[in-house]
Amino acid sequence: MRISTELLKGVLEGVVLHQIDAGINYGYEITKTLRELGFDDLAEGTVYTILVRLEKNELVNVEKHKSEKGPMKKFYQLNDAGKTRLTLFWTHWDFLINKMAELRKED
Amino acid sequence: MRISTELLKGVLEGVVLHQIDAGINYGYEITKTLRELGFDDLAEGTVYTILVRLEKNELVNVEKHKSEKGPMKKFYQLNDAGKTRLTLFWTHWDFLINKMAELRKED
DNA sequence: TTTGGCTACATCGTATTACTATGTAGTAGT
DNA sequence: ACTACTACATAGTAATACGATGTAGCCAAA
Repeated sequence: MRISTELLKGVLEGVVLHQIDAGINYGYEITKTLRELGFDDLAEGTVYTILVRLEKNELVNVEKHKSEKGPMKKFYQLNDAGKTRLTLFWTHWDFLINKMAELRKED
Repeated sequence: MRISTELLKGVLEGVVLHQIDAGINYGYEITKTLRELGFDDLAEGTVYTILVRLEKNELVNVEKHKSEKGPMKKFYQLNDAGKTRLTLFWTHWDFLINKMAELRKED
């Protein structure tokens, strides 16, 4: 499904944080798993932009490892700040979907 | 609650469409009701920006009416395109929250 | 041996959007 | 006059997802 890209703003960062925390640690695979999950049109470039941002904001630790196939991989792991951010993201998300449900329920 | 503003992108347009459809037809009241509902920090300017956009994109019909207090009100109503957009918005929203739930569920 | 396909990362430019700040105006009560 | 409330308007800014494009390594088939 082709979700309006504006609706994804803010969401994708949380999603990427979640994937990293779940053990999906490098860009290419994050893109792949998310696409399989239903974010069909997710651009590869988008994920890398987010990863660069996470690194710049010091939410992740990064290591380079050799890949079995292809070039070096960059492995990401959440640091404490990253974990806090992830929890905060879900808090905000829950708040939002609750409010949206309330809104919709009224009359 | 102070939600990250990025998380609201795309959402707010849908929310405003919904309010208009629900009979809350002018900017000032839309802002007010949404604030009461929990979008505390929603800026008045934001709502007007959205309304201007909706008008420009021909999703609403507009009429001016005298106000009991204060200056003229601009009354908004969804036209067919607006209603279609609103349905589409909820479709996207439902899709998104389902995917997010799936994502979260995995391990 | 060269072509294509897959893995994997990187970045510039663009459009969209929510917010901040600020301004204009009308009405009513003190 | 002053304040408070209603009501709309907009210029400027920061953040972000995406499209396009490029680099690079590996492997298999032609």
